[in-house]
Amino acid sequence: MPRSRPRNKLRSGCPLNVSVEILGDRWSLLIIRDMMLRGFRSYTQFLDSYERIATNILAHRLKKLEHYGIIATQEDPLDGRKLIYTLTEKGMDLAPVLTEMVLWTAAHEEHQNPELIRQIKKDKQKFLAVVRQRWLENSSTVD
Amino acid sequence: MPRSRPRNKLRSGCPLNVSVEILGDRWSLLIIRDMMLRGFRSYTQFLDSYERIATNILAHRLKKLEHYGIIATQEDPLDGRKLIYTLTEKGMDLAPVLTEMVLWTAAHEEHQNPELIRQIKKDKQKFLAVVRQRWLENSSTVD
DNA sequence: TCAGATTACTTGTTAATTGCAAGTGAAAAT
DNA sequence: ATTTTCACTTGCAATTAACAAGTAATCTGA
Repeated sequence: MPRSRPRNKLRSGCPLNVSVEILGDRWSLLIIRDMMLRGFRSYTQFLDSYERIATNILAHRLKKLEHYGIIATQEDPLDGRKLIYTLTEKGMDLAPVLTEMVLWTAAHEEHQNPELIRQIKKDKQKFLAVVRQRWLENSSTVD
Repeated sequence: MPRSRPRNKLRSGCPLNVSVEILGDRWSLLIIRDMMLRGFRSYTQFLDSYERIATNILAHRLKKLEHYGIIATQEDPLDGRKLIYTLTEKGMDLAPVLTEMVLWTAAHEEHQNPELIRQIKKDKQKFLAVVRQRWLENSSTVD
């Protein structure tokens, strides 16, 4: 569904390059991980995540991800200070990418979270289905 | 096979973070793409690739990728000036990651190379097998 | 054989991005 | 009414990327 958005100068239209230009930095995928796997939805949750992103960079990344339609922002009806960030369908569709990256690390690098890897290895499709189902349940009104 | 390499300070041991720290920049995956899908093996080929990486950055990335065991370097027996860069098994194992990134772009962004996407969509496993087979045939003595 | 080309870089220098610390304004809690 | 929380912004230093030019080793063609 490549809707025609007259985007700024990409280095190339190669589909791999396009995703690299959108996601290829040190933080974007971690924010998406926090939303997808840990259910994070607020600015402070992202700030408090283990890798300690700087606040200005978090603000920039959230804007970029929203610009690309990967996340959506809504006000918290219960607290006027809060914003709720959620993954869109497009963001959720990154689950296979994250999953393959995790599997690659598991096979070739030192890492933690063996439980996550066990779960993915046991049944990848089921893992993806469970993650998507959780997202569906928690994001009644998105996009 | 996470062999114990006493690596420098990672932000975290989360398997996604580990891969992001290794691959999360604007060039590494494009170099790997050029090797995996286009059969590039030399410095000048990478330099001449469409996205136009700067020469100092290419040099740095090649060193980094070699450091992580993703690529291997050997001298060209036919030309003393040339070095031949090849993907290791570990590098080849990134094929599913690249593939999922391509599919994500195909589904959600404007892009080019519909033939590649058609091929992947038709039979993902076969595509991966073909890519790996080509690599096996062309990298008789690697690692 | 030797001038010129090629290959894989390095070395500046400038521009852009990242990271850190502190601050801000609106809303909520006490 | 004051303090705290929340989602940021601003300023500045440090790191990284990009651009341009140069270099040493090797090869190629007259």
